[in-house]
Amino acid sequence: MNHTVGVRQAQKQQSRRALLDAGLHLLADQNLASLGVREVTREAGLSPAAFYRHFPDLAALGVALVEESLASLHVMIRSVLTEAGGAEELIDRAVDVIQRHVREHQPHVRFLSRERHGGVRQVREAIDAELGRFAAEVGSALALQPVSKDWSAQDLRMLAELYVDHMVSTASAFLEAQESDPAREQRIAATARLQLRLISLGRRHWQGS
Amino acid sequence: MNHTVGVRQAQKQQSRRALLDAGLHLLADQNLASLGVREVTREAGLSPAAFYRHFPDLAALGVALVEESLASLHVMIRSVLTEAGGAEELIDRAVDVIQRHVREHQPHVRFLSRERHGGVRQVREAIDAELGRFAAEVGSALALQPVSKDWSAQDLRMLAELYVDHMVSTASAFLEAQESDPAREQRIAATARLQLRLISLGRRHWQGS
DNA sequence: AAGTTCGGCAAACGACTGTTTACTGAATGG
DNA sequence: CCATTCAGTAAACAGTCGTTTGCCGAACTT
Repeated sequence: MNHTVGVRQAQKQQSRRALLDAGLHLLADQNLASLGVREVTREAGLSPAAFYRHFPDLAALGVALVEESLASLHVMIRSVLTEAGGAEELIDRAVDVIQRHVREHQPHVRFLSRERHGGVRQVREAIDAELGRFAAEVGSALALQPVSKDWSAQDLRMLAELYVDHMVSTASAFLEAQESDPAREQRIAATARLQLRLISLGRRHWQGS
Repeated sequence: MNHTVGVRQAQKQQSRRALLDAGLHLLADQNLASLGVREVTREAGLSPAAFYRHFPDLAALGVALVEESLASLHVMIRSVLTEAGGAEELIDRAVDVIQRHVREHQPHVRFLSRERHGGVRQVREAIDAELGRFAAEVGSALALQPVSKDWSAQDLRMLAELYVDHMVSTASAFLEAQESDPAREQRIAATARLQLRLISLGRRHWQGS
């Protein structure tokens, strides 16, 4: 549906990609709110005016980056949820997947972490809405597990939010460790596994609210 | 010790305060990285050059704001930790204190939440270092509770970090709810209490790692 | 083959930026 | 009372900024 195979379209997509990549690269040590149109186009190798052929705003570029970043996150979450196995193996798999995802999509993850509470309302809201959808998805997956037999919808939702928040915290921690001590990464992974084990223990003894 | 009662000093402190307040006010819907010296001095009612009588950088002003913000946070945490009582009442008290703190120190809390992963390295590191100290403090307090009799130091530390991360997430959620639906605040508080209850349940059945 | 679409460019607009300079005048201290 | 300190000022510096304009030329349509 989105093929648009013309040469024209292909070249336009290429420029758009260059702008997104330039933005993502510059946002490694900068905020979206402090980014400049000229800055982005300079990095992308285009003229300033060219930017407006693709986005009306820098906020629009930010929203586009949110969609990109969350698409890959979505794939990651599904890959954890659909795996079956005992609680222990599931925890190990989940932490591994998070760790690898942060490594392989560092710029996107950093962008999300930085702009989640950043100064651009549109972007903030886009991220939060999508994280809410993630929580709903996690909640549905949890409902299918036998451990959640007698759980109310509200309790399932709060558990899902706890998991999502924990995932976000862990990903942020991995991000900071990434560019400093590589040994710290293992400590973070170990801590995250322990925390998930503790939560899992609480789940098994939960008796409703 | 820090009295410096001269008229001169008092007037200087007043200007410094004006700069800090102006910055805090502007950072309500902006990032520190996108803040300008002229912007701050304009809001504070001073000339641009006056800024440099107080701070070398905007980053320095940011660090000063971090110290302010964390001082009040420190008081809050202690007030939760020193209270005694059953697990249930302790949870209720903790969530109440967080909620009130966010309401009463909204600008400071928003600043912390926004700059924790923001674009200014100095500020990021200042916040993270202090949050680490909070976790250590929480860990020490947890060690004194009878529930933690057989817990290893590592397990206590991971529990403390879980609590601190949860507090940060909850505070951020309160912050967003603040300026939208006031009823949402109660939902967030209820969810936070349930999550703490779940963690508390996991604690009671923990058998070491 | 001729006409149209449209992505990209150079140039120009006024506005705003961080920082330094030399200076003013009130608080300070002998 | 006189000399000194020093927070604050106005002015100027050389830049960068976002955005609009008119134009070009290659890709598309017919």
